[in-house]
Amino acid sequence: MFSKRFYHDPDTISLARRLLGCELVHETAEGITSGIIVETEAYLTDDPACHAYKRRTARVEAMYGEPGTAYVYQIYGMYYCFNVVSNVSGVGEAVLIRALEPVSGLDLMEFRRGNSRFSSSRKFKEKELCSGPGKLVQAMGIRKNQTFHDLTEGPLYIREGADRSFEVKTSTRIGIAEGKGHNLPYRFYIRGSKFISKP
DNA sequence: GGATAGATTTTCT
DNA sequence: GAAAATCTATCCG
Repeated sequence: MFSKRFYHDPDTISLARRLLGCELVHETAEGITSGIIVETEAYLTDDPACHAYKRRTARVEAMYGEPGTAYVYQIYGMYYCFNVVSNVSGVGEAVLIRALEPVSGLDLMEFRRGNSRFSSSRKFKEKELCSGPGKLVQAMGIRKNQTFHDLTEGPLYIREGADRSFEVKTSTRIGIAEGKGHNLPYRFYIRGSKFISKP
């Protein structure tokens, strides 16, 4: 798995791009799940959409921690988003992991997703397991109390992916309101991947 | 197949 | 009291 060196980068956008193609792994009592990161978004400290924009509150304290720390927060009352804290300690920046290409533990992912309070019993197709920030947190079994987890240690960590031969595409971020930096080119994804959340 | 409404709760003003 | 880095079911064509 990656050590501190990988995350220690004063440029959050650079980390957001380098995370593409890497494998996010979670080892739990239920089993191991993992997936290739195919979509990320950068949140910078001078960016109105960033939770740590001009205000250091209790919720975002993890974003000010060491790079390589996990930041998990609840959104819209019922879903969670997983972020990798970036930059250096004391600067509130992070990379949101928006989509994965499932690699291991597909059955467990489907079980976790199917057990969602709002899901019916229908089977999920492979691309529906992790194609969105809320979905991948559910499929990977990541919980809010894993905020502050150090990603250079198990059971939740990131390692080098097998395939490095892909092209990175850039776009504006998803779900950002007008006037809150919605037009900033801070979303990155693997070209041609069918596992991203949106084209 | 695309558009839309509704769910639900923590956090901060 | 409103907003929030979303997802799913349901409606309509």
